[in-house]
Amino acid sequence: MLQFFYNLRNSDMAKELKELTSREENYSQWYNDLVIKADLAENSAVRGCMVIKPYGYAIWEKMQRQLDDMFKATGHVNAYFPLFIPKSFLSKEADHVEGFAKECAVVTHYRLKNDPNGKGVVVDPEAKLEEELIVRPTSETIIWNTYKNWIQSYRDLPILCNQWANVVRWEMRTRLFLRTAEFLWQEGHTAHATREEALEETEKMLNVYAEFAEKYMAMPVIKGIKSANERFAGALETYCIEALMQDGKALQAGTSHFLGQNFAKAFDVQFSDKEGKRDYVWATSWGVSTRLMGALIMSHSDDNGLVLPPKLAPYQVVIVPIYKNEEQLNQINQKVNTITEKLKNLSISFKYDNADNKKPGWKFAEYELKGVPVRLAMGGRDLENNTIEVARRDTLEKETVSCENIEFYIQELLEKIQENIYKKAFDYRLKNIISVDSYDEFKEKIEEGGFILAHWDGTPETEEKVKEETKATIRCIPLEGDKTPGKCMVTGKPSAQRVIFARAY
RNA sequence: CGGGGUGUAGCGCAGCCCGGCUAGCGCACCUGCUUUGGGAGCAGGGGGUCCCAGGUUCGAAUCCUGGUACCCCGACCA
Repeated sequence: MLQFFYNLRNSDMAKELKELTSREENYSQWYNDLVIKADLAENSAVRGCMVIKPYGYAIWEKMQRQLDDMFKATGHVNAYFPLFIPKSFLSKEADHVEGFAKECAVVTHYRLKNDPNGKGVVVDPEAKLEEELIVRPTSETIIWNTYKNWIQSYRDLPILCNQWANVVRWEMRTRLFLRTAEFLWQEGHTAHATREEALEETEKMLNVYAEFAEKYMAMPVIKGIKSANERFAGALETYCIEALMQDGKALQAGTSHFLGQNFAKAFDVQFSDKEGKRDYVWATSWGVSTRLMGALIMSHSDDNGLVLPPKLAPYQVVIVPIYKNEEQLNQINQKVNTITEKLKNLSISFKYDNADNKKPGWKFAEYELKGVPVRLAMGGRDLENNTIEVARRDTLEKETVSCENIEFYIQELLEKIQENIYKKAFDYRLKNIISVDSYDEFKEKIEEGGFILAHWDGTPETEEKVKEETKATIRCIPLEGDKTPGKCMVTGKPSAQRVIFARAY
């Protein structure tokens, strides 16, 4: 456990620490260290911001590409809006400003000058902006200010735009990928002529997210609706997908908001319908962020490091040669080349690591830490027998197989791994969803983590009480599953259906 | 913003309480030889504004004052 915490391979201190620290007690440290050691990201010199390293970014790029394809397939196009938002825009939608005001970075000046006292540079007090600019925490306001100019008639609708961008939220406390001051995301912003169409869009995009999470990230999610307390600032309804991490805490993995006419009214965006009648347009917004990286890491990783689903791994296969001399390495190189050619033909991505400054054992450990789904090792024995050693990351099983048709064997294995890690995550979640009927039982079970299905009377007061007493919140009101009514576990008042409670990130 | 901790080589740390020799250890790096089927061994070598500023002192990584950065716990968080 925690073995990749320490550089000190034979250090007594490392051993002691290992014994003292259990993963359950120190999951956040474990997570943090995993992110850094697996070469995904590191803390930057800027407060609360992170540097995403090439290996981590490669995963994000794969996510981006896949999501982008799915957006295009549902009729969306990409656009880009400014990083800066005039302060006045933000105050136009009352709930929205209240939700974000506490965490905004503000630009007040546009120039520096040399310090008169000779100590570097200072902000030039004469370069104060007339109106401060906010670094976007989300782009609803600037986008709706723009949409106003794009929309006159029902013929201009719908507008189905997505933006890939960075946003800044000055959170009190940050954590790599899960909550950084600056993060990367996509935000879709759509405008529609009718309420029904906007609602349909909201649900459609939620389904896109759920499909992405389950098919590509191999992460099971629960689709649901947020309670009023957890709803997006400015939305009428927030749909979400909720995932369960291995430490029993919930993570909101994506949201899709039905904004009603709130932003259209705030920014006066009206259109003429077929009859020439004027009405405000209906809006949605939806987004997922680099937080998904955190979700991916926490869903599948084990104590040997990261476990990546083949569909998102920067390379699906790593090949390690084991050789005694240069001549043997040359032979292995040749043999491996014939295999990599076949992998290329099947679009299987790979890395051949024949660097001579690391021993095979080191490489094995390294690529396990990085979560590469399949490892191939070829040595002298294999050359003689026309075989290769195949090791899978998810189960850590090794076997020696013939080089004949190895490419199809690997192709099939990658699919198996993708399925297996989904199943593992699914089984874990299944084991950690329970129903409770009394508040006492709830208080007991919440300590063990996991999703708890319980009846709730639908009031913010009850939710607030539960939060204060147990730190658990309503993650969502599930869209699917058991819909039988009952009685609120706290107040005994009628409840339409069970909702999901959990402690969350 | 409250409580605690840490800043010493690329990384991880010791030294600080009780001031003093040339600031040390492990990993990494460079050179050479031997190794290579689960994080190699030996020998030699390079690399430091000891977070910053000021103070005390013959002398400061070490003591004092102020600042700053990061981490952890809490509060906050669509």
